[in-house]
Amino acid sequence: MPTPTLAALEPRKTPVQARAEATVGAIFEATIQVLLSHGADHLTTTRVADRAGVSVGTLYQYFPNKGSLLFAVFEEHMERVSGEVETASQMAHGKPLNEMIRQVVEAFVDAKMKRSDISVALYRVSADVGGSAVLKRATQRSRKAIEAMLHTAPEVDIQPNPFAIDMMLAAISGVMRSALESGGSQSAVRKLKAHLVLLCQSYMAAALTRQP
Amino acid sequence: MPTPTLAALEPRKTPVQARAEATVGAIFEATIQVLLSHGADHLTTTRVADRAGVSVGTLYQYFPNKGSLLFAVFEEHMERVSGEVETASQMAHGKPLNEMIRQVVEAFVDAKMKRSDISVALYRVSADVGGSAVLKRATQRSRKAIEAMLHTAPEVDIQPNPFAIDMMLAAISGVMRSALESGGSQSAVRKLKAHLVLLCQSYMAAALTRQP
DNA sequence: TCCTTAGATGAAGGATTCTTCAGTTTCGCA
DNA sequence: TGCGAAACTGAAGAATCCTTCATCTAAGGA
Repeated sequence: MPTPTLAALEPRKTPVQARAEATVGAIFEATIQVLLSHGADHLTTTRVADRAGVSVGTLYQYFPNKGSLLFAVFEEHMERVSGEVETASQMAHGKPLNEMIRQVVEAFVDAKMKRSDISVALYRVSADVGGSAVLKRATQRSRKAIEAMLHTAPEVDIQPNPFAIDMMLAAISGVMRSALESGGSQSAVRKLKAHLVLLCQSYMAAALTRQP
Repeated sequence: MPTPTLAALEPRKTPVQARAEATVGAIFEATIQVLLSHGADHLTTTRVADRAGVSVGTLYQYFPNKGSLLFAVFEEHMERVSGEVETASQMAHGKPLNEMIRQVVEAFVDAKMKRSDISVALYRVSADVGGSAVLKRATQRSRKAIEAMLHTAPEVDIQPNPFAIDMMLAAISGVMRSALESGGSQSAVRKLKAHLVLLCQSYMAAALTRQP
């Protein structure tokens, strides 16, 4: 079960003409649509091409294989989520610790929920592709943003701890995944969000305080 | 992407003779071995049969399809983990809250780590099979055991909350998954275990206390 | 010992899917 | 307008894999 090499996942050709750009965009969107309508394991390159209104050959002109296509979609999704967490972290600079945590956690939950359907579809994908590398990058980006944020906390006795931040992120992701995969309702998500905030606040208070 | 019906996942024939029992056992073990050596998406019924030292036909005599085979393996794994959590919960009856949590969390982590290789292999499987049903059952079993345990806590002002317990379980699973999939070392797991205990203790203290 | 049933075999059918490439069409610039 | 490069096409090759079934062997009671 070798992890796909990086080279095998990189795009094959970069679009230079406008119509090529449109084609790649259509393929991208079609991938998500097929993912949603047929599921990860009935996703076919032919089906994606059909949906995108191009031929399979065209698809293979930009993506060397099926994996690279899924990789690209997954990467974009993760990038978006960690981007929104980053933004929220920056906007919470200087606020009280509990407020910081609340904003970051809510940003994370909202980012995932914005396209919860895609999130669910991509859980299946991330395993088949070299998803762990993307995941690691996204986590790192979030962690750094949160760490920087924590340094601006008004509380005097707290000491940012990268390990604890990673733990928190893993916990949030895990809870969200569990909730999304079991198809929680809208109100369920609201309640979940509140408790997730509570969980992170209490853990952070315990983990970041100097000399416990 | 219809969820496989229950009928399609049930064993086809129950062994009555001793040699048949041995055959099923060998197939079971071979499935795990192939899972570990080839990964979930290069697992082939033929390969499993070869490894088990039987022919494919024999395999199909007991499992109606590939899915039912994986389902059985996944189910057994989850059953074992939730079983160990249950046992730990029962043994912690009457102890102080923080001690309860510690024992349960450590039992969970240890259960997963005992065969961490299998755990990792099965993450891939659970999606392809009707894994969510199994997962739900396992979670429910753990939740009930923990709930019963919490009722025996000496602290007067705590009030068991099923929702909070589910949250905690999801958080633990999520953190473990993240750690296992990124292949944490032995010492990393120790540190992780300690922080997971801290996380659960602080969350539970916050979530279970009456009128916060 | 004989016979019925359980258990085992594995080649072959049938289906699906990834990927290529020789040929055609479109674009954009000189 | 003409031409070279970019983009697109889609039938077909090649590989993989699931599942069946006609046939054979082993077991164990009468």
